[in-house]
Amino acid sequence: MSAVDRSLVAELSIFAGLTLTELDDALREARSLRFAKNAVAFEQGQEAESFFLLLHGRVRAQKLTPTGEQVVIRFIAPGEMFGVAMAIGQSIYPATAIAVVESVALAWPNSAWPGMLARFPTLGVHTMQTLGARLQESQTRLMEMSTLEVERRIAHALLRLLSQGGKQTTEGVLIDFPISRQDIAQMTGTTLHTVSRILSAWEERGLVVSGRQKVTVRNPAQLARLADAEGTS
Amino acid sequence: MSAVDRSLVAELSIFAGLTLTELDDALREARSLRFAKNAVAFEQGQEAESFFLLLHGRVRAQKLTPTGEQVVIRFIAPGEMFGVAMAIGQSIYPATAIAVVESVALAWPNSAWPGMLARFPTLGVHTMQTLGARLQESQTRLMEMSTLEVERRIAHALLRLLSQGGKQTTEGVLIDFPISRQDIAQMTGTTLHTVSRILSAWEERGLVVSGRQKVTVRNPAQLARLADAEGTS
DNA sequence: CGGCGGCTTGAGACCACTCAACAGTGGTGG
DNA sequence: CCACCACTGTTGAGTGGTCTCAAGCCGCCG
Repeated sequence: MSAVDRSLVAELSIFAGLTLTELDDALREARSLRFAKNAVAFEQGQEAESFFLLLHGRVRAQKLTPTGEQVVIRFIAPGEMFGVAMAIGQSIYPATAIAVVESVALAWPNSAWPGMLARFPTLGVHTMQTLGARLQESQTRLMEMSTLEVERRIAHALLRLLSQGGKQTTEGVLIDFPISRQDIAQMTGTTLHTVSRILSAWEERGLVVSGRQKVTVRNPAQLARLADAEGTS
Repeated sequence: MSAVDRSLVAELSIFAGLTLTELDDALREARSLRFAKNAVAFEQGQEAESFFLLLHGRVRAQKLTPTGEQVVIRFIAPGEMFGVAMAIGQSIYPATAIAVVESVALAWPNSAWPGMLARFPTLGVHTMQTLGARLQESQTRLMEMSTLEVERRIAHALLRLLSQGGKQTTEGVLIDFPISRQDIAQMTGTTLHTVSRILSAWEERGLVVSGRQKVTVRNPAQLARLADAEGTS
């Protein structure tokens, strides 16, 4: 539980520039948590008690609409903070976080936030830039939703996923965590049926290879061309 | 240009808790700018040189898609900061800002940011919360785009505009700055034609009164019910 | 008072959704 | 170890909400 090994986190950008004693200091207040596949880290609407730093694995952040539909906000990669409701002045979590594979995260109680912010000036800057990056991504997705048809939205979503966690294989670039048609649909505002049809069509054209919770992009550059849709072919 | 009167800004939440000398100190580095209606404060892609605080008027933040379409990100109300690219580690402005009515804003050079952040600890917290609020709003809109049909998206957009700048009149609540069908379409990912049809239908049902660049909601509660669509009537 | 920017309305087409049925696939328990 | 079952994915048919294209109107500003 406690006794976090500093070697796990020393090279993460969040803690860049800290001395070893400062690092130990920050880690003393944290717990290390293990989440089984499909385990819930926290739930939307719940009182926010902690903020997290993902060390291993992958976490899906999703929101439930008033009408009961799920929307996927993002996939969190190792090294990223999540559940930072405290930092943005929220007392409840605005989304649900679920481990998509077995995962390990550090968790600090919210009460540790002000102190850490005061002691580690880079934390504030880093958090602001993270928020800014997410705001940008969110606005980019908003633009895509507003102006692009489904096929191009899916292309953009896959490209983002690749840049976040793409693993080179002999066949192409594989998204290195399980992702279903349903997940992709909930990221792009469509249905799993339409995603399935489009992936099938792409597979026929040799653009991707995909299977159960698995997508490999054969040629990312070609997919990018399709996403920006200059070539109609 | 310079010589900013502190009485203009003393009660703004950003500067809450500062002494008068601190306030003068912060304002010394700022210029006061006047923007005519439809004047551009800064343009997407341009080198970010300053960050702004809107004092009077209203500013529209919009983004241009790679295919040349405009998307409206938000309307900025007095008291809000905008163009804070520096804070989130961007060297270029990610959007374009245009005054929708004659407006006045304070502008600080980006070089002033680190110093202000160090001198006024509340500024960092305030900025983080602002970013958090915008991220939330952006994600809410994403959810709406993903799951709601156009009519309800427009209802939600109008309700947000009302909460931001609604002015009570004898007919209902008026959006207190000029807004066209086109603007609403670019906020909700639809066309001005569809917006026009829907507003016409609402007008027939007595829900709104609208005209050239002007929308008054007769009964916000009823519009909210339509937005959440429990009653089908 | 003329013209331009904003708004309205109709007709037709199409993309993506819904509904529906079925087919793999992997994990699990007997 | 194998059979079953639940989960995930595929594919077809029909429908409808929204877009596109098109024409004309209104009201403000110069």
